[in-house]
Amino acid sequence: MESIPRYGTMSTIQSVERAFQILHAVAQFPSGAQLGDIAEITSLPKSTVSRMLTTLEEIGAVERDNPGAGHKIGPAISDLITRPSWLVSLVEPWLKKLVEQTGETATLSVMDGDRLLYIDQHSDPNSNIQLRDWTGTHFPTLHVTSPSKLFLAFDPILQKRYLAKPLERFTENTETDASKLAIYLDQVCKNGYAWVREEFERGLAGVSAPIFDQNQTVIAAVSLYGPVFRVPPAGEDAEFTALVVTAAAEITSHLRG
Amino acid sequence: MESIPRYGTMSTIQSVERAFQILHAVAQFPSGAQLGDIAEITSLPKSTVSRMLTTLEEIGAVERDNPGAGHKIGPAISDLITRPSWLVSLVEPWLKKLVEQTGETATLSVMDGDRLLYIDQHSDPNSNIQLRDWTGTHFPTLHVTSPSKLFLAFDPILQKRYLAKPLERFTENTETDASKLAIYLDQVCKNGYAWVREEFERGLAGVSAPIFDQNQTVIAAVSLYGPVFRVPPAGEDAEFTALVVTAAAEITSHLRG
DNA sequence: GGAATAGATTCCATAAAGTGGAATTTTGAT
DNA sequence: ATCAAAATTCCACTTTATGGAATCTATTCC
Repeated sequence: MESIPRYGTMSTIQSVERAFQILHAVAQFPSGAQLGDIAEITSLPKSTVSRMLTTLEEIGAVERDNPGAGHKIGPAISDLITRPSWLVSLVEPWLKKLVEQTGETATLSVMDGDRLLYIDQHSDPNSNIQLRDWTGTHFPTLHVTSPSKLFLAFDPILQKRYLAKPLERFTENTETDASKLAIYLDQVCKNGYAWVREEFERGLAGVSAPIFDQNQTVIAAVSLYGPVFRVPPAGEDAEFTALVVTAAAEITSHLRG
Repeated sequence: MESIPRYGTMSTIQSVERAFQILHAVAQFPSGAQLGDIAEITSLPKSTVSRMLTTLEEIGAVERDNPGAGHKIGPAISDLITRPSWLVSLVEPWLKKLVEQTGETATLSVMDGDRLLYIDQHSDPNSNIQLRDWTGTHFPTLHVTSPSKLFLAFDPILQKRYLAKPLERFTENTETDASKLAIYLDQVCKNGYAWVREEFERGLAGVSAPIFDQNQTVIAAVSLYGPVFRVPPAGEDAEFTALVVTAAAEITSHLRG
């Protein structure tokens, strides 16, 4: 059989490839890279490397502590990972304030299809025991985290669909009885917040409150989490809860204009 | 006064700037960016954006789940932040193994002048309660972390200089009596490991063991840390300690060839 | 099945962008 | 001050990257 003529393939952009070679070389030197070292590692002429570093510095992809100091990876790189979106930008000041007020971890999450998605997270940079960054992470299991309980509570169709399946146990605290959970979710609707205490993972506790759009639909959840030994126990959590409920209410109010 | 003629300034590299504009646009779409959206945000022609995305995908700076799916930020970006160096690369398999064996956080640290510097850190991605990433962080306070106790124990000159100054208290567990600490450091030398238990921060515990070079100098410390409720208490920590001591001994052996 | 539409990829002439060796400037050590 | 090493800038010109148009791919509708 005669071979079929093939549509060509695209060339790549050499200077962008070189930029990343240089970034990779810079990353080898935690204390700061010298131009000469970078040129040696990349086998590029010094003048080329110098001009590229100037460009990368203007963009924020590399930085220097002072003029003459070594080159380090800059803030523009980590900024690419935080993945801002319009809702994330809008809610950020409230998340930061919650972190300032409590020293704990504040998150923003939405439903993506039938899965919970964390789209932003802030924590106290001075705290050595922190929570993993869930930003970009999907959770299909909705009965064991506080934001997902909110979505279950306020969306009867989702709740009915979800509770028709057996509830998986994660810890000794996990609620696996659907009718008991349904009763709890009724209270979530009345109270306007949801708690989780070591139902998903031992040592993890937190509270979430809903952000509503103009149609009274829950579009996102603000949450405040910490290691359980730092979070107020049940019965003493009114103040901690109120901070989150207030933040979410303010955001809702803001969205309504 | 007549103005001084000025040595010129370098132009920047347009295609690299455009590459970062495109990366920034991709980052706005957590679920994946379409070529048309990117072209609109950046005001660049679609053909230019298409070719740039091809390049960025080859580099690993963007990725797709499948052909035809949206573009997301890729692994090459976060790799730039981990800042590998030769010692970090060499020790990485051992750190990863420690994490597999225990589910806790393994770190590599060195002395940088009179300050402890964390140069690598690995933790269990499935664990939701983790420690903050200290990579690149300097600690000038040496009596309250396990790796820095090692450096104090094995460097008599450093120890004498450090213990001449008052020892700051961080928690109720902090040792502030220099002669008591000196006795503990003697044991560190004999045992070949050092522990810390809530001396720096409530809830934080861990153990460190030394990596020696061919001159019997401690060049780095391997550490294993966790939240105190997950770390074996004193008297039951022999196995946990042995994992770290063994790893450090193997690395030392490897360095001696 | 064909037609229409939208999204994405590739082509290619050429303008412009990026290059690298040499010249110049800056920095650090003595 | 001098010197050497590191870094930056210049500039002629080659090479690379460009963008509009052509082509390909995937989806939807009849």
